[in-house]
Amino acid sequence: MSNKYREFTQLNLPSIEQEILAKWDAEQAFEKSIEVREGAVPFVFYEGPPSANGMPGIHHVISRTLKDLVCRYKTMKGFKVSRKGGWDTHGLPIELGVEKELGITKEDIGKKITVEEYNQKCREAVLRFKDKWDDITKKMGYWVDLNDPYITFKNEYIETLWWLLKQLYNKGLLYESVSIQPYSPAAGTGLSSHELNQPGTYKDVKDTSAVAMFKAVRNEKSEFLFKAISNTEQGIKNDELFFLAWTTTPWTLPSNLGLTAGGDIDYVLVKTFNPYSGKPCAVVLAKALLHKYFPAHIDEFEEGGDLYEAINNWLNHDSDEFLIEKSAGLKIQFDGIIKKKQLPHKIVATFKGKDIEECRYEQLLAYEANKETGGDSFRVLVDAFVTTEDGTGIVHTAPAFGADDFKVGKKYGIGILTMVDREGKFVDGLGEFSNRYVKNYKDEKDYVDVNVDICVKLKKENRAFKVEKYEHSYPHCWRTDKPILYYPLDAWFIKTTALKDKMVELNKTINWKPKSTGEGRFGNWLENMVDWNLSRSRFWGTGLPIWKTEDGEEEKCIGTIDELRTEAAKADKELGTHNSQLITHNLDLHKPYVDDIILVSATGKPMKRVPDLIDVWFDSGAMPYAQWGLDYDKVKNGDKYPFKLPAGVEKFEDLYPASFIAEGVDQTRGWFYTLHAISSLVYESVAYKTVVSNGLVLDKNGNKMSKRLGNVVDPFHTISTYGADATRWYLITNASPWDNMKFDIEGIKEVQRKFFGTLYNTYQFFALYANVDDFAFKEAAIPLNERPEIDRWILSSLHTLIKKVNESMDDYEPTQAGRLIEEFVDEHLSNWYVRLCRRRFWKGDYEQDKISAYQTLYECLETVVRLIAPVSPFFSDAVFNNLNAITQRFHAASVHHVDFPAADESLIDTDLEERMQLAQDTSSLVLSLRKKQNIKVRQPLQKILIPVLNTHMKEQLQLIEDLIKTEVNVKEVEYLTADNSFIKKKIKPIFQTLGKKLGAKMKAVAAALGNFTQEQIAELEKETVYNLLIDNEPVPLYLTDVEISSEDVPGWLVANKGSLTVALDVTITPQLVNEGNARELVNRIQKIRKDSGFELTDRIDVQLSGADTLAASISEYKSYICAEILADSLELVQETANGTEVEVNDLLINVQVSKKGG
RNA sequence: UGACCUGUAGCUCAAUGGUGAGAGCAGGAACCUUAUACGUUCAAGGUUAAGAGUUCAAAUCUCUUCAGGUCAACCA
Repeated sequence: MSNKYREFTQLNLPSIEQEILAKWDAEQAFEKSIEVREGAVPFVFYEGPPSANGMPGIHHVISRTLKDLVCRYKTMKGFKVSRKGGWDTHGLPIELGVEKELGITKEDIGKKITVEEYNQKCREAVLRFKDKWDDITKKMGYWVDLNDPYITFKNEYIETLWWLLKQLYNKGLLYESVSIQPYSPAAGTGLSSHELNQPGTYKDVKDTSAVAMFKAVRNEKSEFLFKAISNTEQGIKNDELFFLAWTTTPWTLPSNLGLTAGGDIDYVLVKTFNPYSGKPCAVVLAKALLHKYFPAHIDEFEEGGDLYEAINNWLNHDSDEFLIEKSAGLKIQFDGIIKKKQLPHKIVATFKGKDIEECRYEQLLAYEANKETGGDSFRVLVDAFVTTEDGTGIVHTAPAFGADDFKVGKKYGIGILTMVDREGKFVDGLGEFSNRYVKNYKDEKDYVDVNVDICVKLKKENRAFKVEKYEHSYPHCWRTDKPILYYPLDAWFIKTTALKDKMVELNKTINWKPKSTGEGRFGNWLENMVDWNLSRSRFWGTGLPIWKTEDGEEEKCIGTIDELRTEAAKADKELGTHNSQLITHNLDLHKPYVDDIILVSATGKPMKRVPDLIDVWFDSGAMPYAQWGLDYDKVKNGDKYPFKLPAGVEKFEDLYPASFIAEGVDQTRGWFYTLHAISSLVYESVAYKTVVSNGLVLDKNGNKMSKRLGNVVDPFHTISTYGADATRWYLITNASPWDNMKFDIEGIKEVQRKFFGTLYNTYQFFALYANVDDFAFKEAAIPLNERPEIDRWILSSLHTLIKKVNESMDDYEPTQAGRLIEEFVDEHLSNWYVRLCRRRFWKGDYEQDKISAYQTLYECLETVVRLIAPVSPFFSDAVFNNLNAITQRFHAASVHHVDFPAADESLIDTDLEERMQLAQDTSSLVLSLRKKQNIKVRQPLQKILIPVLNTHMKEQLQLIEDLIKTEVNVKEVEYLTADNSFIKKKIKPIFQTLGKKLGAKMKAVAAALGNFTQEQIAELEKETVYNLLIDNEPVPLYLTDVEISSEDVPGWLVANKGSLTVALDVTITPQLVNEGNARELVNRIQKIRKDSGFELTDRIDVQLSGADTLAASISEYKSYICAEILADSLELVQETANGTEVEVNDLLINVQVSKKGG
């Protein structure tokens, strides 16, 4: 084995990664990383199964990076982290993909292609891109077990789903009901929301809309309305009072069972006339919509006229004599304004929606068929979904034909009427409308719109207030192009609402990152939970394990394949069915096979499986259990967790619930919900303790990535070009994982250059000199107190970093952790420690100071690579191995097998870190002052002046004085203490503490301080308290409440940062000029050395010409110059043979450098 | 339409309610380097999406509006 640290030729992340990947493969590094933690506390991780039906994208890389880094981190923290992969293989996208490929539609299934063939195609399609997924998984460095993944279409998986469903069934949590779903009568099928979201399904159509008049029944509830239309003592002469409700689907009116108002919406009762018959009436509608039906002003209707009198007679006095009818002239006038829909009106009452709750009305279109409603119908209901944007603010409610209607109808128990059959036509027993299609579903040439006829009938019967064509957007079946109906369809539900409180309570124990998703989006979702509709009418998926007799009287829920076998055999015996031919060893639980199995009921009747498949979300939500499959012995025992256990696991509690899961935020109501629901319902437990939901990956302009826009980022290309580590680092540190991120390749380049480049260079620097000196960490570690201050400082910073990184990682804040590491590597390690210590590595002998430098830098590098290992698994492992190969400090083949660094508090010295910060700030200020005066750093200056505010500050500065002096090239540092009247001081309140104390007086105090004189500041400093007078009240101001800083040192060049002030003496004496020249000359000659390609150790001879004015400098600093440039001689000559022309402080000279023996 | 998230410099992101809103990148100017694809310094860049409110004090809390996003829905 070589005893030299490996030096890279250049930083090439992709090639390093390939090398490491090969090494991992050869050494089984992933498996080993779990083995080394055998017997440790498990950290349970669930892999949300991707669908291998599509290509992996960059957004998959971010969530998998997140999962991977947490798992790697926890492994390094000493947990055993098993990671079983999985594939989601059912679902509509797969069916649609197959249909597209075969050029068929759903209708062709069972006709052009058998269900058997179709499902076979789906089975082949689902893992189509598995190779690509495996490839990206490997290349991005995602450690997950792909050898034994769970696959949702496998029998063992489906069987576990059945078992779970049966648990729910037995608890009475699985039931059959109706739900209102989009339905296409023309195609005879329900439509999924996905199908409804196809482009072009929503079309603008003109429909006949009607504002129908529902006649109120006079009773206790409605009495206040009836009283309001008649305030005469004679009582009411006209009791026609109506609720107005609007519909764009008049065909739903025969199925009307309720009217829904908004509880807090203002309604008015208006006296007016029927716009079609002119008959006086009173109507109720939302106040906000009054002027949609009634003009604010009517021209023809002027005060004093006969018509005015006549109308007022009714509107205001409730006279039973309707004068208009008695005068032909008035009648013509009146009909005129009515025809123009200029309805005279008067508001006689204003009230809230909740005031008319439970008022009753007469059925609008009563026929034989809708006599029995199955509930307490024809009431006014109240619900929040009502708005005053359209219509009348009262919603006609037909529970069969709207999801909201159904919901509110169920709440009030108004029953349900479905007066339209599945073909889209009215049922028998609806008089003239019987058997007519509600839309033109059969393409009848002379189709007469039944909606128009309904409206005509309403007009004739004085039950229409407004009938007009209304243009709106309405969904159409994407296959038949016909309008869909919302229609009640049978479906199976999981009664999640029964366990709602439990689910809400359990959710509060889950650690959500970010918190708001759990409380907000997820919390609200739980609060407004509805029962989970499991049914899907599709082909490729998990079948519902319920068999029913034809009459629907008896049903059976099957929980295992064994049970199915037993029941099937029983049926064969009792009914003579041929199930045994179907249930063979290669039984397939998919359609059509499972549908062919006939079971027998308790009373001996044949039972067929209900044709529904279940929602694929149940598949993935059940993965904590189904990924292991059922253990029959445990099922027989009635174990709580009858699942198989992988080798080395003794109890299911070591696999459940998950310690951590992570997916995109779009899974909140998807996977996160179904995991939570199933776990809560079956086990009353959470399914996961911590969940991180990451945001989307957008393109660099903030647009969603889509194939159509061509802005998708190919992760394969990104990784092969820039490396997985740079990509991962960028994805994690650019923004918090839960924020949407704008993905820009430039960002990866920057990470590569800035972070990895810097770390790489630091390593290279170390390797370069360590190889020269054969440093292999063989010496005992030098005790901290024997190391120089700068070493103690970087180690202190390092351990502060370790502490913070641990905290951030434990809090699932990898972004914070990554940024902290970046800052350390860049600001502290590379640009301060290494820069200031450079000479220690190449100057002098191999003894304590040098060894200390090597040890310190080594420790930093070794620690940093362990810190970055979770995020950047490849580069860290490469550097770790390069280091460890020489020193053998760890007996581990990979950084992923060692422990994560733990902070040693005893190494942390906050004072030291503070004063180094002070040194950096001071240097920065001096450099900035030099810049202002255009004095280069190589020109030595005499001194700087630092006003110190207290003794602590002075002590701190004194300890780093030498450092500052070398860094900024000045000869001395002078301190000005507080009692110095020479400095001009500034006073500023500390708002944070003082504000809390003073409250409202804060402003006045701040103003007073702004006007403080130097004398006042001095007094405060001396007495430590100053009594201010604010609004004639004494306000004591303490020294601790303010920040006093020096603002200016009169006569000096001054710069400030915070409370630090530095003054620089910019006088350059001839003495200083000489020294400056000498240093400048050294610099030029070093450059010549480098350009000439000399070795670091080559000795040289130097001759200078044209440098007479530098003679003084050279003679004074000759030994210094020679030492720096490794020259054995340095002479001034008249002319050089073939020298190089250089410029030393505006002076052109000629330099001849010759290598000794060269 | 609803729920939730986001909106800060040209770009990517910071800023326990505490008062001159900070970095990095890009672009401009200069400098430094026997590790450098580094760095240092300077200048420039902001109505913190808009408006109102609460508060002694708001980028931060509340409300409204606008824009982008996610999920759910689209109904009279």
